[in-house]
Amino acid sequence: MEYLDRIFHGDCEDVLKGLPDDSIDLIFTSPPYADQRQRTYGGIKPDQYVDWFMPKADQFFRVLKPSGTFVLNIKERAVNGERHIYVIELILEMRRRGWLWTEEFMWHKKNSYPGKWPNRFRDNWERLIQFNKRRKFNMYQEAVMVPVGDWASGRLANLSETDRTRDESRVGSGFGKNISNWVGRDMVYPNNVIHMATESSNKRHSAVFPLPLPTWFVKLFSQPGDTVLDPFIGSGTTAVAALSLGRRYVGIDTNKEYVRLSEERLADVQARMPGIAERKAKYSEEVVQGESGGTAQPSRSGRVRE
Amino acid sequence: MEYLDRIFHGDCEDVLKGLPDDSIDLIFTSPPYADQRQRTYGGIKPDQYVDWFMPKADQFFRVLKPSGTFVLNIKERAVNGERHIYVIELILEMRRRGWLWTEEFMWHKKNSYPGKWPNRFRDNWERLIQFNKRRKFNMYQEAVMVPVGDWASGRLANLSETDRTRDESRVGSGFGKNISNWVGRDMVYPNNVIHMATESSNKRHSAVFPLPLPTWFVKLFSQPGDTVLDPFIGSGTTAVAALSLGRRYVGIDTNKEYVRLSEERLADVQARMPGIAERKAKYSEEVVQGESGGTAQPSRSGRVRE
DNA sequence: GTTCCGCATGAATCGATAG
DNA sequence: ACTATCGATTCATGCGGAA
Repeated sequence: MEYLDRIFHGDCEDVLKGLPDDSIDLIFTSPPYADQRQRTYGGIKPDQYVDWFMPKADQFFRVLKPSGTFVLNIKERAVNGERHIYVIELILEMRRRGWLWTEEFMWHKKNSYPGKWPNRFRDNWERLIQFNKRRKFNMYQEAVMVPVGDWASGRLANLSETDRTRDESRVGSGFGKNISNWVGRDMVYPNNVIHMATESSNKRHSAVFPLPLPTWFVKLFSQPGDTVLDPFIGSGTTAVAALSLGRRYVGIDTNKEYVRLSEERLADVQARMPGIAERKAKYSEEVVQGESGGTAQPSRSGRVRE
Repeated sequence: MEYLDRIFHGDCEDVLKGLPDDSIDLIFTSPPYADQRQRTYGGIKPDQYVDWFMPKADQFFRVLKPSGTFVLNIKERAVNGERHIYVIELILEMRRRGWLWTEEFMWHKKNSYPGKWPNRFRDNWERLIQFNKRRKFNMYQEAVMVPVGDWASGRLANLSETDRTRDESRVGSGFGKNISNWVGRDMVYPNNVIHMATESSNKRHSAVFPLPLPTWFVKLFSQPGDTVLDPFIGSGTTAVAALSLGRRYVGIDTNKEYVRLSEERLADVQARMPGIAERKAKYSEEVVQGESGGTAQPSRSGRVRE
């Protein structure tokens, strides 16, 4: 399966045509928002957003397993003093094309962009929209249970970057906390409100979501060995979460620099993963070879094959 | 102005026809959700929700001042494993009829309805959708400022649950804290995510939202002396907030029992309001007389006229 | 090693100005 | 009139250097 554990350079609409039907367990992504990130992505006009998105969504539908889930992180801009309707139009159009609008999680961003205006406050939340192909899909609720009181308390989001980096490599560590702290404590299911700060100090990518965000959804909607796709991979956060949790990953980005950045981060994670070093030595000959397919330009991730 | 400070019994679509154009500063309401509360309201089918709502919304538009605001508390149900689209359709239809979809606040309900399902978590948030007639509207941001973050994060997080519960019931306390404690501290503007427990220790009525919720919006979108309308008044919470903050109120409900309950609560509030008792004694003869108008059945609220 | 404080940094939005 | 660019506004966070 030459598409696994790779970061592809290209438009996801084209790249995904090289993937078989029903091959992905979870799609987690945050596409460029309308009018944003013009430098790297060119910017999509709000009025054209749905037309831009839907051909890609059709490919997502095709490659997603019937039991799989698509989680879309997005938020509508204010245009002429109003919230623009492209996000809700997108939901309606997705349904027309066969998707089920199963749920809408709310991401509460504690540190939103500052500013003051006479007609509105700062925007502190984004949508995490869950789409499915079927009413029955895989959901592993036990994998994201939390100790009583920790959920929504903000404590989970207060870990420093160094803490998180250190714990990143620990498979199954959840939000970066040592699981041993939880032993003996009462565990409860979380709810559909997610409290997390954005990463504001990332120097190389201007719009990263925090690692705990994809981590949570990867654990909730996939099992070890499953495949996670992010068609707008950016700095690679979704793939890092997948790799750290023992899932296969597929990442795509139109920006070559982001592809390199993602691969760098993934190599970093691998180097820190316990057990990988040994396997690497054992199978040192077995290096993944990059192969071109269509406009897609897969590059080697260096991940050791199983 | 015989419609001020009254709770009317009847369908708001009919009752509002007795009100003049451009007479209301703020409409805050939580209409019966689709298929909910069938006993008291008869229940509206999700597919018919928009058709049911729009004639009423047209009346809201007429009676609202051009500088006024309409805040709608609503959340879509899950139907057949999907979120139903009636809220989205409602937003689109409102825009077709001239409303501006200015903003969508998020109400994070800290204690949501319990339950467990295989395909979704508990629903901990609701929408507070802000509509306006014009791009320029009255907004009094200073009235709802909150203490600056890091001071609050240290101190607020350490308050006990009882502290928070007690303070939330205090009228005028905004987000449940006594602002006076923070004099001299730096204050910042809030954002569009509102954290509030659902309610409430009150045994006598089952309000759908807690008093601090309308309180916050009444302070944000009206001034003392302005008029606040809730066309689905329920247990009277919006009117209680308005009265307590020195605003005029208009409440409407199809359920006679709720009209009585609202009036009872309002009389209660009045009795506790400083200064009112004296005025009552002075103008004891001047009792508001109920008058019938159309299907509307205004009843006396007992409020002393100015 | 800790803790504390200063500082740069954002998936923003509006209104004014310029073509 | 309609679009493009620019400055002003504002605050939670994590980093680095200092005590």
